[in-house]
Amino acid sequence: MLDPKFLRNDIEETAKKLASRGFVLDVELINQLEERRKTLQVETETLQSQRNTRSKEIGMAAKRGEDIAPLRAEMGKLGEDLDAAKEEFTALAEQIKQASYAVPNVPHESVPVGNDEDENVEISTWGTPKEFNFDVKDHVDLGEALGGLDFKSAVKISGSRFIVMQGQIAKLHRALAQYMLNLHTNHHGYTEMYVPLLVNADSLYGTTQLPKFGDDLFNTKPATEEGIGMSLIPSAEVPLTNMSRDMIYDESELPVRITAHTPCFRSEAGSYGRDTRGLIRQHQFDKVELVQIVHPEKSFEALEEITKHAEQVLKNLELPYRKVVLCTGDMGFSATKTYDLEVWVPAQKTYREISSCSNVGDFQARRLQARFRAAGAKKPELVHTLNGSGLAVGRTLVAVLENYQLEDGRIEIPAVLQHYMGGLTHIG
RNA sequence: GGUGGGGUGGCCGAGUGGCCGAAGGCGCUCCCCUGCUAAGGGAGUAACGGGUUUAUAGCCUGUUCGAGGGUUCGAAUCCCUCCUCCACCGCCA
Repeated sequence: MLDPKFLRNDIEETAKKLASRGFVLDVELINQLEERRKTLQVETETLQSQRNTRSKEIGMAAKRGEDIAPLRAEMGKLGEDLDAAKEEFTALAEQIKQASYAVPNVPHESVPVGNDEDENVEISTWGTPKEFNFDVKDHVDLGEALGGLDFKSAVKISGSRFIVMQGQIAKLHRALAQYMLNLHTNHHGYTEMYVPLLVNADSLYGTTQLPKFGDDLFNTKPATEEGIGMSLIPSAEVPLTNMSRDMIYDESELPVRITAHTPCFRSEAGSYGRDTRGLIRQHQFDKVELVQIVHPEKSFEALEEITKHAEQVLKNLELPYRKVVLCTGDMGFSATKTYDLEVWVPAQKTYREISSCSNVGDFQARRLQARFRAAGAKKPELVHTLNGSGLAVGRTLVAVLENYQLEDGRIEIPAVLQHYMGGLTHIG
């Protein structure tokens, strides 16, 4: 969530920034609620203060052995007034809280203004899409022909948007995840984590999946009711970032760099008909996630870095890709700035998202109460959090199958993966 | 699943209805003393929110002793529910 002060002291400016990402802030309403909140809170706290004072007096009178009964009687009215004020205040505070939960993060000034994905700006491209002198097949045809992708079984077992992989392709999928994890832990300074795949509602609030995006989650029970039910993670971002919940780091502990390879589960509500063919959009997919917890002054530096770490995977796999910066209108709810990496998908003759790297600023940290104490400082400050996919494993498999296909339907194995495949150079 | 015992400030640990936001210790900060990286003495040291303010300074004030609810003029202290940790037993991948 945003700093409440933005909504109190600088609401016009904040509204302007939010408008750039297509969010209409109801300035009128918020000002009105805030006005009421202020008077009501002062009123309530004054009554509270009176009650505290009077109660202490009663306590002292009792100690002196005086008769308390009349003093007590006086408290009746005060108590009623206080209860009434409290009740109204609590309701109002809840209303303001809910309203503020709905407000997305403010885009960084370097983010291009635009309405939707068509206005994202390409930063760079790497590699050249290979010229095939035969008709390319897509990964579905390739995978099925090789007996490695089994959509039929997946439908039987679970439904659409699931996959069964088999044999060398299952192994290649595993090799990709292993390779990524090794790269990030051995060369990029991340610590490997094994984390829960089911998380509680507090965690989902912490990373802002709740309360707005509950529909995207698979829940074991309603996750919005506190304390009951858990949800399957939509990304390892949730468990990894929630590691820092209620933490006060020593400045010297920053940055925290952690990574995990996990399955991710998404309901894909609202994407009916999109990418129905193949592995691009699944209810369950694997991802290697990168998370950094950093000093607030270093988060944009860290965004460049985390993106480079993700890019390195594509470079080492020799997969052509491009890097775009998302425009204000296409950014996720919690991001201040996001780079997407898009890998070349030959059968679609286009670049498709394979990684998304975001600087979330203090937006999650505020809900998480994730802080650090600067050396010598008395007050802790909010950290900044970042997350990036490094990479989505299922989509990487798609890219490898399609980019490395041969005319006879076999798949060449990228050089860096061959020893993960027992020295195998081809599948098929 | 059963029985028993816990969850208090950065950490350890007192506190069973009224100056307790919380003794004491450790750690940390500052000062003093001390002729040799030891020891001693003194002072300070929670977070979050609101109001006021140029102010993240001060002042006023509220909340917080695992979470939520209740009893009471008043709750860290009593009652209820939940979460969680530890020990032993049972079961088990």
